[in-house]
Amino acid sequence: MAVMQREYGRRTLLRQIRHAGRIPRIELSDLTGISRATVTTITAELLSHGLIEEVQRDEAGPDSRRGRPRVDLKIRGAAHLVAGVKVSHHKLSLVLLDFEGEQLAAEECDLPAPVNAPEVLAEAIRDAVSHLATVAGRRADEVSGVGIGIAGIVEATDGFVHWSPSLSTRNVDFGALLTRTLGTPCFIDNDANLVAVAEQTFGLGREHKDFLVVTIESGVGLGMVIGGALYRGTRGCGAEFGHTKVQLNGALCRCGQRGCLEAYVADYALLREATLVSGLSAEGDAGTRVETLLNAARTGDATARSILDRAGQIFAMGLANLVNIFDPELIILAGEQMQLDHLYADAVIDAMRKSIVQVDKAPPEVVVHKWGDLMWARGAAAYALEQVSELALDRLDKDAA
Amino acid sequence: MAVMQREYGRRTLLRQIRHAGRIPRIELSDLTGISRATVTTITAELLSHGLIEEVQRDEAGPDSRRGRPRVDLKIRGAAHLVAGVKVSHHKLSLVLLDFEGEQLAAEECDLPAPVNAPEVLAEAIRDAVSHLATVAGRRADEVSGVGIGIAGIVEATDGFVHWSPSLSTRNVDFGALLTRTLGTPCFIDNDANLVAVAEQTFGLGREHKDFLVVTIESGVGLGMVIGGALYRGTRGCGAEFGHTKVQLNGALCRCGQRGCLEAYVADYALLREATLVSGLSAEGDAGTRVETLLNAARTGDATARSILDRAGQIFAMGLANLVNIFDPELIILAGEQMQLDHLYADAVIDAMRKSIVQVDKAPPEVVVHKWGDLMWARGAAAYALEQVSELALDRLDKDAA
DNA sequence: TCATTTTAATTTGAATGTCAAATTAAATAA
DNA sequence: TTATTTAATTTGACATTCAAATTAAAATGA
Repeated sequence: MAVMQREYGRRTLLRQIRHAGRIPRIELSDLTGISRATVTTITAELLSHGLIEEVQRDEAGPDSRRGRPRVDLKIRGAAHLVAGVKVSHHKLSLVLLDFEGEQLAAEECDLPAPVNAPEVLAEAIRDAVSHLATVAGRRADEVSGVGIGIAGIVEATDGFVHWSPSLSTRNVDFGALLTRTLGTPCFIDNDANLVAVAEQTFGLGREHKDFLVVTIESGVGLGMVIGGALYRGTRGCGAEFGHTKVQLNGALCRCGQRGCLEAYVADYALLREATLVSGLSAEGDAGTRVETLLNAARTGDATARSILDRAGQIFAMGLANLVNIFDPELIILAGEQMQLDHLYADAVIDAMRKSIVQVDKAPPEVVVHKWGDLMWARGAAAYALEQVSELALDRLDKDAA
Repeated sequence: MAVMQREYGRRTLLRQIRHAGRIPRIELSDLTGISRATVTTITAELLSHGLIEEVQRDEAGPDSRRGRPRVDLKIRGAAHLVAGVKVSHHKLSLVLLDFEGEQLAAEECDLPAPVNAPEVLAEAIRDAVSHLATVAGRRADEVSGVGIGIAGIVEATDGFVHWSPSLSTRNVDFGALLTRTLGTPCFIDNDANLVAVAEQTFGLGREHKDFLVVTIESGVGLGMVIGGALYRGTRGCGAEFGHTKVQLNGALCRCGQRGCLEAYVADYALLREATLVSGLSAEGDAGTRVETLLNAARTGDATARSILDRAGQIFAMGLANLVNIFDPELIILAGEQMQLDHLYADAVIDAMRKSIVQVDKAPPEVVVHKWGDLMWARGAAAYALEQVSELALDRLDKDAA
């Protein structure tokens, strides 16, 4: 138990240093309540193990004071290398980060098929990570951990994939398979969860303990950070925001049920209506067809406008329900597709504001954060970073004992 | 920091003892990972301060083994007295518990009006608590803390009431007012939250870390326990489940918005439809009119059945949304009114099961827990118990330092 | 230029705490 | 009665934290 205390101190300080970026010991002491003496002891230990490093303060200017200058500590980038992989329909998106979170390389590569056997996908990921390392002038075996984000129902704690649209088989112990195939620890989670981790680590959620991330791709996802920790639910299928019901006996959804939010706001839902009502061609790929619909709306086509407007209203209603249930500080709308601008419209956010329970306090902040597949990959990498840190600290704990 | 460790141990052990009811030291050591030596030290301290006591094991029978017998520890009921108060429309419901959670007395008393000035309500609560103590053969000043559950928007951490249907004034520092008026620490929270605390302390949630409690009175409430702790949201108005939207531009709700769940399942919503469509009298009190409606449905009145069926379907949809977002282990439906049986019907639960995302694992358990206002009061008392324990431990921490 | 002042970081030594191992306590079994 | 078994306590070693003292490294001022 005495040793537990030290373990706690190590974790607290390393997390604080990571969060701050650069921070002197004295501030660490103030922020964590750990005494200066102990901060000195623990940081010395972290330094000697190469997890952190000292950097000279570049306080060239007004904030230079007298007295012994503070010496900043930061995560030592060279300590570890991690990769993040986002599995999409047709491709893999990858990033390589150093231990500090600095991006060393980024790549995309095609998959043989949208749905693959677990072994095939694992090998594709292995090769892609290997290539990624080479591009950055590193060897694949230098990578300390790989985070993988995949759509579907994932038990993150043990890396078990109950189901994924990217895999041909259900109930795969995919985390273990990946770890075996790549020869380095692999950590897998639902992709929406990883966007939440990315926002918490690198993005807009850094200063918040409770926030929600709503992701919009072809489906609608949700990641929840509650009390500073990602909440994953108990069956690994929490946060199925896209399949919350917004209409009794409503529109048919991909999932087979009726009235799902997704069945009103996803691209296929828009196209279904457009094809039915207006003369929009049923041919061509989804992306260009949605583009056509959006252009029609912009140029004043009433039918197109009506279709998009309803999608926006339904989306606002879904968001309002999240606020009514969670009362979060912040909601981040994350997605890349410009074609989803109608969901980010001010009118939508306003509609949401009008549908939440009114109190004297300000409603939660809603921000739009546009990013592409590479940012999803960064989320996966952030998760790997977290896990690799934990492994490194475990090793340190053992060394000390 | 060294002392922090002991503080942690004290809290962990006291909580464990409370949770277990009766438990020998050796099991405490196994369960908490704290060594036997330390368990001995800390429990000796708790014993000497009168917070716990030893009881002889009544293992009259097969489980008697050789060796020195285990000695059970339990919370010492006589250590403290707490009261719990639930504020309803026309009355107060109160319970008096000892520190062990044993009920010593219970009462109900009328309020001067459904809506009262804060001072008036505070004095009514003071008098009621005082009377309650007298009934139990105790003095009011023996009560170490009082928990109060009230409908509305409450900032539990500082006892601030933004708004409550039971108070004539908005933005009242009601917790402080109560503490001043009663002369003993008072703790106030939203009533639905306190039902969740009651379930966690005394009820069906005792073995679960993540569960939801849906309360049905005239409105619909929600309490969330996430990671073993009550989640309250950031503006003190989390969990407004009754005002989640289930229909775009739907029925008008008491809150002024449209499409709220409450506007379909609350008693006033049922009556609105019944009065409109069938010949149900608009006269009389809500309770008896709902009773009439229910009887009509039971005797085969198609209109009445249709009204209740839709309420059930909408309610199922709301529940399914909770499951889709939270993926909890357990959902407890708590309410007393028999008139709400149609919401508890198997058909409703089945409809919910069909509307959640299907995975290989079993859907969350849904249980119905019927209880009356006194159980709400027990929730308030459980909250007081938690807070009084904390105060007692704080004192112990200081004594030791 | 060099002593003084100021602030940061480290070292020191006392106090606190945890825990494994040894011991004591209290029962049953032989 | 004695041996055995199991629970609880005591003991002594070791780990850890922290306040206070000390050292380090800068700016300021004479």
